Amino acid sequence: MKCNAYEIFFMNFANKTKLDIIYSLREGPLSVLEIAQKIGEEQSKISHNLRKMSECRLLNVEQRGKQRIYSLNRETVIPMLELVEKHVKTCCCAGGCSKLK
Amino acid sequence: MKCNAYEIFFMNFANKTKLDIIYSLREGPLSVLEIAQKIGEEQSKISHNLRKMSECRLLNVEQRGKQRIYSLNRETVIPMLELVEKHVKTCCCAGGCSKLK
DNA sequence: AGAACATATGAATCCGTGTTCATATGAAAT
DNA sequence: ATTTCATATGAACACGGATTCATATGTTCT
Repeated sequence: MKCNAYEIFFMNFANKTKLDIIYSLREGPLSVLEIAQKIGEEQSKISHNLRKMSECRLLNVEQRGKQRIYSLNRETVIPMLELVEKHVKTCCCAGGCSKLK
Repeated sequence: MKCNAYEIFFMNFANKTKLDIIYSLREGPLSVLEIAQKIGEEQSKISHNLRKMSECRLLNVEQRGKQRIYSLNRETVIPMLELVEKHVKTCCCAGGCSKLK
């Protein structure tokens, strides 16, 4: 397919694993394993997702010994989360848009 | 599946048709056919997308005669677009995140 | 009521993303 | 150099959203 930058951008928020990753990093940087443990998912799954998210600059990476430390691009991600949280709270019956199907 | 409100929210931005719809409505409300013509897609395709987007309150609907007039929930959508545009401009090499794959 | 227009809906299919599992790469320590 | 730890990568598969096509619903007008 030929995704433009905007589609790719939003795709990096539009799934549970990626959102879990974002929230796990909200309080500060973590290594891959730390993220995986924190949200209870496999390392490989996390790695694949981290890749796309940092390709799109939603995340920053930094090597520290054997580990890679990932952190949020807070300038973009935090305002984004605030927007969604506000929207969901005010527009979506306090907790859930009607489920698709 | 069991999508939470946040996933659903972002899914409603994360595809070309939906983004096209959003941009077609940026300057003002339109009917279904007007949207379809403006972006060159089938009516049915547009309708399906409009449904999900308004379920999630990204769009407002209003009946006017035979037509249904759709408009942006500007309070949420406009700031969202500004965020992405800024991000893509500053972080993604002026035009494109590295393509997935 | 019937015709014409506008939109929505259902079901089937297509297609792509996300996951999985196995394995490769890389980095530090012994 | 080899072992161990940490992460990335590749390929195959599965699942689910998006599209398509046909048809239903709804609205207005005559």
